[in-house]
Amino acid sequence: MPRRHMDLKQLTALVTVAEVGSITKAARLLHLVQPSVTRQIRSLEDELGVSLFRRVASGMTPTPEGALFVERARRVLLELDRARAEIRPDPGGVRGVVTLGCSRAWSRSWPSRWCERWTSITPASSSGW
Amino acid sequence: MPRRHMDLKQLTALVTVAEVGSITKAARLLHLVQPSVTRQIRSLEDELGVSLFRRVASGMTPTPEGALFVERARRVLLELDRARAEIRPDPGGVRGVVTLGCSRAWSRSWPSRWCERWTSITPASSSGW
DNA sequence: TTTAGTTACGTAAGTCGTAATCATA
DNA sequence: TATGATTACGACTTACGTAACTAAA
Repeated sequence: MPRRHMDLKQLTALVTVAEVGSITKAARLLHLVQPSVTRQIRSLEDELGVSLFRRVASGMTPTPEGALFVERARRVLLELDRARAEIRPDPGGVRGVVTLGCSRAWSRSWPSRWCERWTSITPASSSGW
Repeated sequence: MPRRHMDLKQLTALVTVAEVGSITKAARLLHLVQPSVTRQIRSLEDELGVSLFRRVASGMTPTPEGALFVERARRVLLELDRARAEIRPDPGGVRGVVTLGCSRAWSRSWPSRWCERWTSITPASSSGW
């Protein structure tokens, strides 16, 4: 029996579907096609053994477990994104200029790790898994 | 060039290699073979554009960027594990029994995908990716 | 009929393991 | 030579997209 293993693409799909409430819209955002997103969500549910969404005619509504897991997944993806940014080479380079917004502590040292919130405009690279 | 995308298996390999300081030993722990682990580390480095380890005769020593990223990766994997545990179904139940439950619409056609909730079996496998 | 999600299936891409190669003590 | 990492390559597995299907309004 092929043990499917959780994947970052699946987590991204999960978060996106939860945000837009629809596999169709999520697929467009992810530059994928409906069946692909369906499979990613389904394989996640299979692995976790939990139904993450309730399928209604209008789209996808998270179950309580789904909503909780979505929050965790969102955090994981965010941390991974930050981790990537932290060690990104060529920080002062020209390509892929990143704009960072920080609500606190930016006057002392810059950039600071202790921001309360970041906004990063990441070129296409960080968007898709 | 094919854009390789970060994978949880790669992160697991990264953390393991960093902990044991050797691809050979890490491969054994991961139930993989040397070249496979080598590729996972290399593709991570390629994607990040950073050298994560310094290759010395005795094994693998993390670079500063590598050490930092390993910490982040470790945290991510831990959080993901916790998230899985949080929503794990059937916490005290009998495992290994398949139960399909559908609260609705099962009288028309079976099986139906429009159930409000399913319960399906999941043999335990939270450990490995 | 329209909208949305799912399944079937062929093809493309990725991953693994074996074996050979390179580098260092 | 001995140890450990890397590359080459064939086989297997997985993931995508197209097309067809099912369910609900």
